[in-house]
Amino acid sequence: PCSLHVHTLYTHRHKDKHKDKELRHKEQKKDKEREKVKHSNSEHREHSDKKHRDKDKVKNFDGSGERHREKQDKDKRREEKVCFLKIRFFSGIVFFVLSSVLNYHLFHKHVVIHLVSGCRWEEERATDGSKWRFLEHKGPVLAPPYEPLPGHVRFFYDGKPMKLSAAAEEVATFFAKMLDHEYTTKDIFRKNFYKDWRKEMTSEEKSKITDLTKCNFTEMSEYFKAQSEARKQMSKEEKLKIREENERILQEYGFCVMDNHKERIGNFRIEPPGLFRGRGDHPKMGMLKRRIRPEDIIINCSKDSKHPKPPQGTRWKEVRHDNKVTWLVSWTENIQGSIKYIMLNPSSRIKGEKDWQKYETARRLKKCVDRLRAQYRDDWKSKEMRIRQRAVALYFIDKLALRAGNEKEEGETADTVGCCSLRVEHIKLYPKMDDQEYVVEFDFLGKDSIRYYNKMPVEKRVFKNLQLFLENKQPEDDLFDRLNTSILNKHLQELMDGLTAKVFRTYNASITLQQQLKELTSPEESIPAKILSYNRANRAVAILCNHQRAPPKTFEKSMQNLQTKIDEKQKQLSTARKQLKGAKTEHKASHGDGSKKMVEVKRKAVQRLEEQLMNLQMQATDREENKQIALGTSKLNYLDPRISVAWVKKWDVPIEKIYNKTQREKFAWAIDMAEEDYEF
DNA sequence: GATACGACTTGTATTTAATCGT
DNA sequence: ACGATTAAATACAAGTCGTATC
Repeated sequence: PCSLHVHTLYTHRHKDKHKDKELRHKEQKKDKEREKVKHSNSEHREHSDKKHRDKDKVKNFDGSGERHREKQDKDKRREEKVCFLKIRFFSGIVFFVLSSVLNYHLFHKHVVIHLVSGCRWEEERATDGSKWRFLEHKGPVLAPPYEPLPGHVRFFYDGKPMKLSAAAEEVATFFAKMLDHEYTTKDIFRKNFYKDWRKEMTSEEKSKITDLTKCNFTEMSEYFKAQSEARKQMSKEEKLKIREENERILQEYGFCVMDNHKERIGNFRIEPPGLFRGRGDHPKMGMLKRRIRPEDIIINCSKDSKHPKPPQGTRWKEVRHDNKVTWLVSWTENIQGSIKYIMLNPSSRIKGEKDWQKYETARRLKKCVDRLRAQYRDDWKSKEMRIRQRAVALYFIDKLALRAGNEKEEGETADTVGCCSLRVEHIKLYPKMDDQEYVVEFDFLGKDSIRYYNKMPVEKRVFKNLQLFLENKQPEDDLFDRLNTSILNKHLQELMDGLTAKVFRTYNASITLQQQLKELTSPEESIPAKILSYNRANRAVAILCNHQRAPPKTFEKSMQNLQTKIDEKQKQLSTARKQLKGAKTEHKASHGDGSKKMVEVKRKAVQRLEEQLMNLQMQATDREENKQIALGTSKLNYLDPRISVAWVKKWDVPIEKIYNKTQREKFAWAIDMAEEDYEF
């Protein structure tokens, strides 16, 4: 079904190509000019430093249009509009109240500048690559300290109770808490856990505990289960108290001040210690994720801000003032040695702007995608192997929305691949399959070890190339041995400013949504039917991007529940219809006012029931079609929200039906910006 | 050009809160 | 008001991509 869908989704492209033929000519001319200008520019700044390049990049995005004179006017107008909208957007965010008089004055000064000169502070921020001018926050919330188990909860070794030291006990509880999880049955998980657990034991414990299978954690596990049960059974007052405490922490630590605005922080809690749960066949699953202390934490904030205080008797690893980055707090995690960050919520200015920028890049790709496609098709014939590989890979990325596929260190992570890291064993070639020719079968594990399976008929030239790439190779050899993401992205960068492999995913997702919405929405259908159409368009994208989910455990049951509801409605409807008929015949006989009213009442009842039945059926279809497909990821990360906003405005669908509260906050910029006629 | 690192986006799983039917 | 579902929020793992370093 996947390949079918993808195929139908992509048929429109051929149509478009004809339409765009003349346009393409123009585009090519423009691009040539652009390249000339770019070339001379690059000569000019041969010795210019990185800062200069950053400057240009930002300017391009902002649409100041220095390079394209013909576009200057249009861009200027857009820029003005954008600035205006930005003011609206950001003034929509709750202004915070500054306590100190000095800050109060500063604040007003900025607002005045802001209003008088449009988004001047924006430009300031953008030109030197800095992300903010002022940043103040309270630092992270540390994980609560370990609370030793009460005396009656025992750990047994080899059938005998054994008191563990605090350190060893804590790690044991991590395992106990996961006892019901499949993880604890996996060999690697157990091995890694045991190895790290031993490191926490006293020498006495080490000599005594020699075999994990002799360890009995059940009493601990039962205790935690009882605890969580008790939490559920708590009285209202107690629950309220906890909620209030959480709210207080949120108010204190959940917000920061960035450039005159109070912004919500995304994750202000430091990850607590526990056992690492990798996805898929992860070689490090079960390892101990150690507790993060203040001494491990780097704070990032303004020099002139009130620095967050470390807990009494401790100190931060470092306090730095780097406004070239957006994070507030960072620490190094001990499993992969990678850095983790505390950053702002998606509703923040800094994230919203970046998101917007992402879709603008995708829209620029839209303008030149035909040229690009023509180019990679041409490259299939290249004399050079590396160019052919590059072209076929790009074709896959474009057509199948595959990820770039960086190389990963072997043995450090689960064995997953993307386009550039595909291996011979991941594809099969079928010169003929059923009634199709030149079919490629993909079967590999992608991000998060989610399986990608698809059969796609390709053009003869691609097929021949693939045969060539496979020659004299072992199954575990790279399919594209002359290619990696760095080479590919460098090439893409030359084709279009800011273009990388992932832009294709954004572009294809958004353009598909727009096209599907156009195709599926019919003007006369009801609101619920329109929502079904929207979800179907969204689904088309999710299928394209391979956003699968395991069918919910209670799926069948909830489907049945819905069906019984539908049956009930149907019964109600048929009785209501009978009553209407009866009322009608009665009215025919009597022609009285009372009977006439009765007919109306019954008619209304039938109408209402019909509507309710329709809605239920719509819901059922939606749910059934959504069984194995997750819409969230594409909605949040790939679909230009302005397409949805425009659609909602065009058909008078309440926006709450498409975006929940959080999503509306994240997409506030788009909701403010897009009108009914927005075109991606 | 290989490699490591840092910053940031994308993605699924789990936990918590809201909603629904009784 | 209550328990069961369902949706939203959170947690954190796993990608992408640019840059520094050798």
